[in-house]
Amino acid sequence: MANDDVAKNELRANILKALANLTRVCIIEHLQDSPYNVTELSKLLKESSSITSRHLNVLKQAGLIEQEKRGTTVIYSLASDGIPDILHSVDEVIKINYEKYRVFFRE
Amino acid sequence: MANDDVAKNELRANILKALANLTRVCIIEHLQDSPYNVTELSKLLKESSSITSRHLNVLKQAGLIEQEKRGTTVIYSLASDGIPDILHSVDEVIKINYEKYRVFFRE
DNA sequence: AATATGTATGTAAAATTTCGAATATTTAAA
DNA sequence: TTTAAATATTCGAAATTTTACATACATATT
Repeated sequence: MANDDVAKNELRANILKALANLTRVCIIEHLQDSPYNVTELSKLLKESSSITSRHLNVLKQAGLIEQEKRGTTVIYSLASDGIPDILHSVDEVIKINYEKYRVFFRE
Repeated sequence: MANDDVAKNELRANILKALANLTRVCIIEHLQDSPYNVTELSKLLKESSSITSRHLNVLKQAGLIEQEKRGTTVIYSLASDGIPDILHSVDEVIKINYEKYRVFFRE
């Protein structure tokens, strides 16, 4: 594998790492509906604002979300329309896996 | 967020965790070309077969790869065609990020 | 100016992941 | 049966991530 490909896969792995957490997947899902500030998100997630803020920072460092400051509040939103597509492609794989083993779960 | 959605996001996060590692992304990329056994993959990856085997196990537990045993060798392959799509959707997000920050991105 | 609100961060502990080396297991070949 | 090859696993250590709590910081309100 060429060095360029390894570098590319490093970028990929970094994005995937940022997404590979239940709370952060939930954040992405909420931000698909609408932008939210930290307090709103922390209530939706049932997490402290401190924890929420840290998870938002991970997503921001990965370039997956953006922030707009308004006074003391910071409103977060998805950085691009392509981000939900990642979750959708994951859903497709989950569906296929489920169908593959579905026979074992039937009575 | 409904309990069902949290459960769904847990499944998603588990798939993403399995992929969120440089070596494992490289494994997926190689398996797009062809099935490989552990020794072949470990040479391609320049990793020990022990490490390679462990990463393969993580991918297998997540249902992303399958194995076929032939004598002492075990041949691994992608469990579904949908898996490369996950990487492609990640690539799209990377491209958009790079364009946003005006950094050259080679296809 | 004092206070309250929203957000971020320092720090340490807990939890999880990754690794390296050694060892075990299975099967094929000698 | 003995040896070799391929793969998997055990174990402890190192590295990374996540959390909890306290605190800091900026800004708005009284």
